[in-house]
Amino acid sequence: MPELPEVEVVRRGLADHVVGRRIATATLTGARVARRHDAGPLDLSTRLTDAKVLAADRRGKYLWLVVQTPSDDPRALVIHLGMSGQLLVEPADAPREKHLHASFDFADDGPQLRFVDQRTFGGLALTDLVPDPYAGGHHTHGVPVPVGHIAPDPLEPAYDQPAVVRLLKQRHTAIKRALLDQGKVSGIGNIYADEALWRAQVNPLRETAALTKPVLGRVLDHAAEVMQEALAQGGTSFDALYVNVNGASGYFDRSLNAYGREGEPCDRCGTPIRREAFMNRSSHYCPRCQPRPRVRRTP
DNA sequence: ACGGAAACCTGCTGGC
DNA sequence: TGCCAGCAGGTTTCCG
Repeated sequence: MPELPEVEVVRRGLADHVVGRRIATATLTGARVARRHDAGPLDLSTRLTDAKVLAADRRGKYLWLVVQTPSDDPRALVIHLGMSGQLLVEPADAPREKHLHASFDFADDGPQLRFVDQRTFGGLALTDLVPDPYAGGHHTHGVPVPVGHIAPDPLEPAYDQPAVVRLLKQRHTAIKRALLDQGKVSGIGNIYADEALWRAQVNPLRETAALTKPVLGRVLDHAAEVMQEALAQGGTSFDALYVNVNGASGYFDRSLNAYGREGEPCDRCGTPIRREAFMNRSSHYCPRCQPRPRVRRTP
């Protein structure tokens, strides 16, 4: 469920259905789901027993529950959905999903929280909370240690767009690579990078330092805007892999202009959208509205 | 600093 | 019909 809008849809589901409840038992299936939890899956489930869920928070594509046991300081249950992770709120007697890796029962006997992940690139970890390195934010509990290297996303108060523009101006790298770098600005993945660049009419291979500050600002504005619009539609879902905690799909896929539209006419000029290999994945762009740079220099 | 590729996985599609 | 290459909303790590 990858990018910011889809993760935010999930976060809201957790805020509605999980925050305020007390975990009775956490069941982890297999070691892989907790591979990022240094002390192992057993430690993770032990520490979550009797923990109360205080909040559901997010930065970029990282999601976490602030949890607290009676004797301890609050900690973060960090959840990354990877490429195919899902969080589902379901009755305990609902059929077991094929790729179910974790389930949480609550003291109130309400529905379970389940972590399902087909490709298991996602996972869970319980970590300490540390002060947010980025000032002016709304993360009142701080941020989890593994989120420390993640930059603010365009939809949070700590996001400083002029600072990101200055950063990009200093780098000699392709604009799309920079957009996907979660340490510069977070939450943008392959879909919304392509969509933002299509909207801004900038080729993915253009060098950041060679773009003017106003153009860089526009690209980031479009990234924020397209993710905001996608969120309003419940996110982008091509299939049943990308669903909210109730299993429902979003429908922003209808509004995509570039991503996944190879060969289809550009909505601006009619030229067929092109797909090109980039960073072990694909870029989709209009060869006419987003012409390739003449030169790509690497000093 | 930067680019490229491979690694971690499962499942689906399309071409032959 | 069957097989196999190629591809998928991510991140990390290694190599040159």
